[in-house]
Amino acid sequence: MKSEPETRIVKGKDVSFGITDLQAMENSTSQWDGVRNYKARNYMRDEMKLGDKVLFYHSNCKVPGIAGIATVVREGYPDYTAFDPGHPYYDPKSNQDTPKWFMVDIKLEKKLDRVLPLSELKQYRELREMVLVKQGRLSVQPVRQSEYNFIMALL
DNA sequence: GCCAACGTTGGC
DNA sequence: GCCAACGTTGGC
Repeated sequence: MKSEPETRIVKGKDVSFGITDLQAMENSTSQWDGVRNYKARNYMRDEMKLGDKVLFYHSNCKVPGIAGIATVVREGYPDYTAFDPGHPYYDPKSNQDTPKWFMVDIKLEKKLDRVLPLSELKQYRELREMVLVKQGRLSVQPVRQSEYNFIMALL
């Protein structure tokens, strides 16, 4: 899951969020609101299950890379920020009866001692097929078990 | 339903 | 700030 720790201005409001922000939340837990992409939504709504591990990624910043490990602590439910006209993530096409956007809650498990940079991840043959490396542009994306294991072994 | 125009993402 | 890759919109 990608977060943007440095720069994220939506409708004039700073909605940036990084691993230290997650750490500062009660129980190191946060809802993952604001995702407005169908593929990313489908993963959160349909695929992500309680206890699933999450690679917490820092994007669009000085050193893009994996910053920590988190866990899914609540499965997909409607992203209510889309219902609020005053909210930066407001979407008039979504409402209580037929919610268009979904989110999960995640809890920080471990903040890495150093960010594992994308530039390094790109160098490993074992990660050649990783969505992050191949496609990049998708804010919530699946990680293969083998890729996850490989990355864990790097830490 | 096609596809051109436009908007966004995100590494560099 | 640039720009390539990807996503969305809307006229036809």
